[in-house]
Amino acid sequence: MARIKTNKDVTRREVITKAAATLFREKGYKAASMRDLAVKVGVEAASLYNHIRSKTELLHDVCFNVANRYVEKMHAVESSNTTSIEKIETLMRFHIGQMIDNYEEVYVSDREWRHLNDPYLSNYRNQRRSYRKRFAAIIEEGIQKGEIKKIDAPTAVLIILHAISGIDSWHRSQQKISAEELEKNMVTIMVDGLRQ
Amino acid sequence: MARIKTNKDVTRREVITKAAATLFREKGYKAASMRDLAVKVGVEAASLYNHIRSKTELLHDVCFNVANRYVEKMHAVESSNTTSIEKIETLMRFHIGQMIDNYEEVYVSDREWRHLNDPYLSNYRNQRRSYRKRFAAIIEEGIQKGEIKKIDAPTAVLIILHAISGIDSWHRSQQKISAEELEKNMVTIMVDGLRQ
DNA sequence: CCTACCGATCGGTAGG
DNA sequence: CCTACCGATCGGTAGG
Repeated sequence: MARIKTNKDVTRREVITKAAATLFREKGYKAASMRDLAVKVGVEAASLYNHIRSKTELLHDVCFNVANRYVEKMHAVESSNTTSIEKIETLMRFHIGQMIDNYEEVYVSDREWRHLNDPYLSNYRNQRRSYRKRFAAIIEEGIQKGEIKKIDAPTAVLIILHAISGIDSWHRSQQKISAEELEKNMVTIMVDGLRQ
Repeated sequence: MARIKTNKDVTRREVITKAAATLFREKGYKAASMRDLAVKVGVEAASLYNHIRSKTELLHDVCFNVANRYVEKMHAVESSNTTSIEKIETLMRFHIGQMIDNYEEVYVSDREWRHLNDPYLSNYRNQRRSYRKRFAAIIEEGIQKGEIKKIDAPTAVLIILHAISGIDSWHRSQQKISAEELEKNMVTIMVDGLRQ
């Protein structure tokens, strides 16, 4: 009798994927074992394979879930009728929000993607490169219009993206300031650094 | 007959440590095997253990070599008779220079240190925390003196440090702009973002 | 979802 | 510096 996927299968798989994201963040992809994951989910290691195909598939799911959200947001921002500075600010706030609300997955997609296998590895790299180019194009446009000071746009993108991904340190630390304050501070420093 | 350490032993060990830094950067600490390292050095895996005690010792050496250089520089900067902005700019240029001249080791110390074992793990964490606090104190002083705009100093440190460690993307990419240009651009964006 | 188990690979040691 | 090899652990499969 053919197996039919029910809603419960989907949910179970999502639970496993979410647990995997946390585990990969805690230990790193390579150091995280399927036995670790099984303990976290509350089953034997072999049982995981009724819901997933492989360890690498879990990493794949986490990475592309995040990447797809970013691409979607980029599309929305590009279509919006706003200034370049406003576009950059919107993207920055989105990145910061994702980092705070969706910490485990975003962290893993940012730091562990290199353990993907081809063709997903090249695919991910391409998506990443494309995203950064589109981000740089927005900055470039701002420079043309005189909104943003004359700087190397790809460098600015690098700075912005990496500065935000650094929130993980804040996330793990004492969290002396609130998420809103953190966001405000980051946007202030970075946007003022760009502004003409 | 007791074995006496010759200069050649030291050199051999340095060769292995350097190769390890490159390998750890390429594959990540956990994914890098001692057999990979042996191939890189040109010996059998077992032979490595005539020069080193363990894999973790290699990671330890890389991480603390880098950390010690930073602590030294911080001390020099603190003792210098300069403005806060100048101190920050000096530290930024130092970080960028280290990232460019000493890429493999700096990258590994920044991304793979969590695979250290205690007591070295706690030790490294403490050094890191202390370094950031001293960096934040410089910014704080600049705020008091009115050189720097009123922002959360620890957040600014996070941004600066992570933005610079993002140079690895530039390092691996096409390198369209030169190292000097990159440095100039980074300093411009970040320092202007801080300046009152 | 579990028991039982496989082949591969790992860090490291013994002994020369 | 090498050959030979060890115990542990890994991702994953067979079969129920």
